[in-house]
Order: sequence, then C-alpha cells, then structure tokens
Amino acid sequence: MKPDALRGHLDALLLATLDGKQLHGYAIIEALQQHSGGALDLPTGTVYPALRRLERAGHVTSDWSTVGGRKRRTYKLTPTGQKALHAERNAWREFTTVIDGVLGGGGKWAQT
Amino acid sequence: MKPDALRGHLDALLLATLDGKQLHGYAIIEALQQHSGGALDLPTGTVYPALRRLERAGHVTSDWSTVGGRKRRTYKLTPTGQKALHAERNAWREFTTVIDGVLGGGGKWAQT
DNA sequence: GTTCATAAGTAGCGGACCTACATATAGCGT
DNA sequence: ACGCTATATGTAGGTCCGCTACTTATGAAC
Repeated sequence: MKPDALRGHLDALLLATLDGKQLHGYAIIEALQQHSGGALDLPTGTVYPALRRLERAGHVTSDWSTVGGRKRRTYKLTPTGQKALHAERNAWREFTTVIDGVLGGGGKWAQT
Repeated sequence: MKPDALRGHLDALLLATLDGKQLHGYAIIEALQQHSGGALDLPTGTVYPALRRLERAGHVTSDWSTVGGRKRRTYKLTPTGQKALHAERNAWREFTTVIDGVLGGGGKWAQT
C-alpha cells in the first residue's frame, strides 16, 4: 500500500484503535499491524506526533505509568474524541461512497 | 468532505474519469461534480497540474483543439494509463478493506 | 461595456506523513 | 562483562501534493 494513501485518515485509525480500550503508542502500532494483517506498519515518527496532535486537539488524554522499568504513556479517548471518532467514521463512509461511485461508475459501464 | 482526504487518490479519480472517453480539463471537473452529486468540487489549481503530472508519467496524452474560439486540451488514456487505472482500482480496494477492518473491527465489538 | 461562463494555467503556502536519528531499560546469549 | 534484540518514546528535517489566489483569454448575454 502506498504510504500517502493514509493522508487524512490516520486520525480515524488511531481513534478507532483506542475505542473501548486504553493503549500506549507502541501497543497501538502493534494493534494496527495485527488488525490489518501486516498491511499497516506505521513508523513511530508517524504515530507519536499524531498522538500528540490528537491530545492537543482534546481527542485523547494520556497518563504515564511504569511497567517493568519502562515508561509508558497510555492514551484513552475523551468524550470529544468519541464524537470525533463517530464523525470520522461517517466521513470515511461518505468518502468511500463518493470514490467508489467514480471508480466504479465513471467509466464505460456507467448507466445513464 | 475534508480536502486532504483525497491525497493519493486524485490520480485514480482522473484516470477513471477518462476511462472510455476523452475529455478536457474543465469537462473533467464537471464530470466529477456530477458523478459525486456535488461532493467533489475540485479547483482548477488541483486538476490542471495533476493532469500534467499524469501526462509526464505517460498515463495520458493530450491534443489541442479549438471549439467556439476557445482552446481545449483534450486528454485521453494511454495503454500505460489503462494499466495504471487498473492498479489504482486494486489499490483502492485493498486500501478500503484495510481501513474498513480497523474502523469497523478495531473497537469493542471485535470478535476474537 | 461590463459581467458571466467557459477554458487553461502558475506561484506559493501549508501540513501531514516519512526518514533518520537519539535516548533509555530489560532480557537474553555467550 | 558485553553486545544484541525487543520494548518504549521522542525530535528534526525533508518531501510531496493538494489548495488558495491570481492571471490570461474568448464568447455570450445584458
């Protein structure tokens, strides 16, 4: 999958991954790898800044903890983030509908 | 629809719009508006440079014509462009499958 | 003759993602 | 003791691509 395709959808992925559970950044990356069958292998330089953006936006909050001597910053959704996730899901549905319509119906098989 | 969502998918839209017919830039913009029910209103500053990129990449060729005193640059797909369109459609399918999997299956309703 | 629709284009900006690097601890093997 | 790997977080800088805003030109309408 070409990397640029994610543009504008990363927030949705992160919010969805945090829906219903709290995870730290490293675990989010692994969760996305597993959920996608290895197709999504996001570098830390992508995820960590994105999480800070989401925190600045009020969509997530973070707490530090120490597990086995290693520091973890655990994120969870805020109510605002829940709403944002809902909006992202709707936007994603609308987006795919529009693109599907063009990719599928823009060519010679278009019904008048 | 947030504008950045298109990132990485614009080429697919343009190629699909040109699949099976030749159109000039202005007509492509109008065609996309109609196919999307108005959701896609691409500015000329997005479309014209993108078409030139596609031409440089060998995916489309262009011919000038004059209709009613106005100059038109009409684009059509090359065989390379046809293949690229095919690849873009596959990439789109894979992309949506992956994101759908995360957005739909990443939360609390995930079945083990 | 001014305004709108048609038609094509450029310059420059912004931002989101990536690459590459830096830092630190725990555990394993040798 | 030493190095390597996995775990864990983070920053600096670059790139690319779509967007905003603007320019140019013709024909038709008013």
